[in-house]
Amino acid sequence: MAQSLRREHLIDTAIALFAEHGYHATGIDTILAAAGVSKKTLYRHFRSKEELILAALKKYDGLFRNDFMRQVEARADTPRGRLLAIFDVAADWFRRNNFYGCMYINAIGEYAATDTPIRQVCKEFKALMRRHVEDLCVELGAADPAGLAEELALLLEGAIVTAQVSGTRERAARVAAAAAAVLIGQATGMAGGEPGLEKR
Amino acid sequence: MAQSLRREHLIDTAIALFAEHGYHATGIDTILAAAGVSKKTLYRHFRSKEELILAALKKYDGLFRNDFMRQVEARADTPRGRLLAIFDVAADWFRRNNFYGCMYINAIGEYAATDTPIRQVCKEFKALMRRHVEDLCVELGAADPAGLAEELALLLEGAIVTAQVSGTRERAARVAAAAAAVLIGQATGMAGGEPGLEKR
DNA sequence: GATGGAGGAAACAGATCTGTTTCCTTCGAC
DNA sequence: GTCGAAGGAAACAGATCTGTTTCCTCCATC
Repeated sequence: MAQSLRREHLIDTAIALFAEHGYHATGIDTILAAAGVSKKTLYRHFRSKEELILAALKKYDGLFRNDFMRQVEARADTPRGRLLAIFDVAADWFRRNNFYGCMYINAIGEYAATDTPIRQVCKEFKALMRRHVEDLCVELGAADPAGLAEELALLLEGAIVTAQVSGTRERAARVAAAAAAVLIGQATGMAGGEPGLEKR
Repeated sequence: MAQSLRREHLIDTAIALFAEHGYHATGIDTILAAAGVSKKTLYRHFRSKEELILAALKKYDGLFRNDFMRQVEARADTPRGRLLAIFDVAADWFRRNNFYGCMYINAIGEYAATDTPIRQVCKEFKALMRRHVEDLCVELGAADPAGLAEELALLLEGAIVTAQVSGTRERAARVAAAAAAVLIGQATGMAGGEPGLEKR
């Protein structure tokens, strides 16, 4: 085994509990009880709770991005289809009964002011997700692939937050998809971008 | 005085600290020390920390929405100009050095699973913001004012989160504004919505 | 079969958290 | 001037948090 089985199980348990209850609100004892593991094991593998949080965020990063993009690719073949499929995959995600928003957005909320590596991991996750989108926008042949990718990423973030806060999960994904369709159409169909004539 | 001065000062201090450090991470003693107020006063006015959190969220709701929409109205006269001005006002907000994301998004992250009135206040805030946007979309004469409002609200949420996580604050607001311009143009200029021809 | 690492159980230390209580001061209303 | 509400300071209670340590058990390897 590459890593200790107990270590991995601990991280998996931590991911679920941090996602559901938050980081400060989830005590170490809670995680240990849920994982069926003793404190000794935790502190053999991690120097502190923060290291466990980091390990959880890093592992989830790999799991989530891999799974998400794999589903996107499975749902459509064309770049345009895949860009739109992002929001279908998101809708499936929102539907899950263990959906508690984005772990990274939630983490930033709790560690906004503190200067920890946690912030960095969150930034990296978002940058990597945006890069996946940008790759598709390049394939699409968009006039400004980076710009379009940022716009679509914004829609995705907005949908995640809205699904989490307002509870209108299906709707949030559908609205984002509709907006995405318009933005994609504008970025490909007409080169110049005919709107923007009025004074502001 | 309608409310005790100490009470208001306590709430104001709590707003600032909760926004910067989060809710679980901000202890009552910290708030009291910052406000220069004793524990006795806190527990005379509030039954618990949760009540203080609720009071902070409710007061901030009034302050923020009022200020935000007032600035939007001051920046433009037309519905379209005001809808776009939303993102200029957001950009100003992001620029402030005490910008730590949206208090309500952060609150939901910490109280996602728990069933507290806090969730309700966050939902209400977002609903009221969306309604302001919808009013402007109605004035605009959009084909589907509610739908456009939801799209623009999604962009705003996405911009807030992206500004907070990625630190690209100016850029997040500008990208959102650009996307908003396209969506508004599509919702007004052409009635049918000429894109959407391809298979998905 | 002996050895040593991994791990469980649980006590422990020290910090911190929310919330209560006690005692004292201040200050305004009557 | 007296009374009483408001509030500060600080001790206190009890819970909970992170992290350490002790003691015991299991188990794989030599």
